[in-house]
Amino acid sequence: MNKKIIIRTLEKIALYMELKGENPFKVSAFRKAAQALELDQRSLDEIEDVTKLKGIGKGTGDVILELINDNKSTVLEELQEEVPKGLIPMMKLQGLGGKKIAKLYKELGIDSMETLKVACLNEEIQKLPGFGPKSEEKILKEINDFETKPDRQPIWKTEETVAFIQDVLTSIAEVTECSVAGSFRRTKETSKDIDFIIATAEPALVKEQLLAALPVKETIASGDTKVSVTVEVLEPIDVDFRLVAPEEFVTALHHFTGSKDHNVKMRQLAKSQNKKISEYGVEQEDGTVTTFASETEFFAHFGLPFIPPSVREDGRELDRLDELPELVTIEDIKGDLHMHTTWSDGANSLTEMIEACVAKSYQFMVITDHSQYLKVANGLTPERLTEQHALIRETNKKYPEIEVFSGTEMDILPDASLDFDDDMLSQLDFVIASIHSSFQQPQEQIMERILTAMKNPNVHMIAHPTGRIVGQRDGYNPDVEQILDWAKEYGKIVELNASPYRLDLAVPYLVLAQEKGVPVAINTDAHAIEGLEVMETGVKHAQKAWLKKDTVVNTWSLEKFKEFINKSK
DNA sequence: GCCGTTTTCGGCCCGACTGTTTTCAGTCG
Repeated sequence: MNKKIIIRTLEKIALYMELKGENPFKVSAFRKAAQALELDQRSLDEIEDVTKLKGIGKGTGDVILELINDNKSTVLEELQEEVPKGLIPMMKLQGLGGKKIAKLYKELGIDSMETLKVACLNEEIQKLPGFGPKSEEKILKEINDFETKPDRQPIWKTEETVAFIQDVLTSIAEVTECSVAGSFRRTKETSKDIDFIIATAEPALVKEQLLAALPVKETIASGDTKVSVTVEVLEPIDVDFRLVAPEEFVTALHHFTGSKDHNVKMRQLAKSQNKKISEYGVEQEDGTVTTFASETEFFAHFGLPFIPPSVREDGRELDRLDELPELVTIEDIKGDLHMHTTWSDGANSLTEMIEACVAKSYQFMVITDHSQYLKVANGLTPERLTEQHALIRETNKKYPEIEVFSGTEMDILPDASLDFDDDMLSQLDFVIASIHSSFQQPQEQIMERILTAMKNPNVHMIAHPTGRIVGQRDGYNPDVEQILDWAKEYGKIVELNASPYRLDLAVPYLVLAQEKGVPVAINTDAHAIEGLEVMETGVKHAQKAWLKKDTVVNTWSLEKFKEFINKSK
């Protein structure tokens, strides 16, 4: 029996119970049991007694045991007999929960999204006690949206909307302080909606100006302290605004940054200290409410170090506090190993890129323009690369504050050969190998291409190892675990491409890379000076995988980096 | 259903908004 199937079965049971109107705490007990299994790194076979896990007791333990032994769950089967299957997808409709759906089923016999739609159109819903014309209208709209609206948007789409809103907010005089919160602040790859916290003494005034300045497509909710709207800057997305008093800003920001699991853990901790956390502050035993000037102070109040938003995910971060000082930060970054210039498809010249890196106080950088195969990107021929190499050496002398290495981002060709011969490669300081073509090849062929690069002693790093675009394409589907094993064997670096489009490798693979002892480089792949800024996103993404400074190549000293790249020579 | 060095019973994170109600249940994050 697969662990994932057990987790999903427990979640399914919770869902069915919700529709049955079971005690909410019982429902959440099943969700917690599923989570306990999921958070445990071990495989099913390695877990001796599941009931030893916190959150799994007799009831949920029996369900798991039955699944392992008999490959079925009597509890689930019984629930499925009582509750029609068609009710499950209805839980995804905003505004409809277990109780309302159960009522619709009981009173009107609605057992699927289709029958629900018909009932709305026939105006049957509004006749039910507890429902009205507005409920009916809202349900109908939700059904239509459900078919068209994407579930989550990738970070590279939301960041434009976030920046737009940030600009609007800073232009409003009555806004004392504001910040994006939610999953975007935690640097999740995708977001369902965008959250903003606004500190102001004049909430009504701010609300009015805000709504006037935004391209609002629809207002979902509009209270005194909470405003929810669908905004269309690039693509429509829901945005929640919370308006709080200036002194409440920090606790509100923490609360709405989440994650939900992180908040639950924090509140439990507060409770154990006889305190109570809410978005408005921390209530002390004597009933007074404490507020804070910064999140650092907030955490310190509970005897905790500052926990970066990027790691506030499943609640386990509170058990890994001793690892926080080792976590890679933007201040640790000493260089960038992947960027382009006007020699290939970059927008800025060699000197412009160097000066931009100097401005960032980097100690080293590598120029890595495309190779000849990528004609659309004006890839360099061996002749042009030789010429550029000489120019980089010459220009480097003018900038004693930074070491500029000469490199290439060389294509691994569809036939598993490399775009430059060893003679050319051996003259360069740093060689990136990457795949930009024939993504559709079967996995064996893709892996053969990668192995060629791995085996070549002149290659230092594999860039964007899966070729994915967040929320858009999966890439070329390599066996990442195998890539990491090869990287370890052949002494190569794997890249964390910091571009919000890529964020490649993804978090679970980065975790694996660190476990296996494979060095990771966080690179911007900048095609212009502004592109260097995505380093920050890359570092936060790395933090989500708990990458330590030591794992990350571009936190190394110049000497250590030099030693690494010269090893093969 | 799960948990517990004050507890084996009585809690389980906490609060806002909506649409329905005439004071609140349901849903959401």
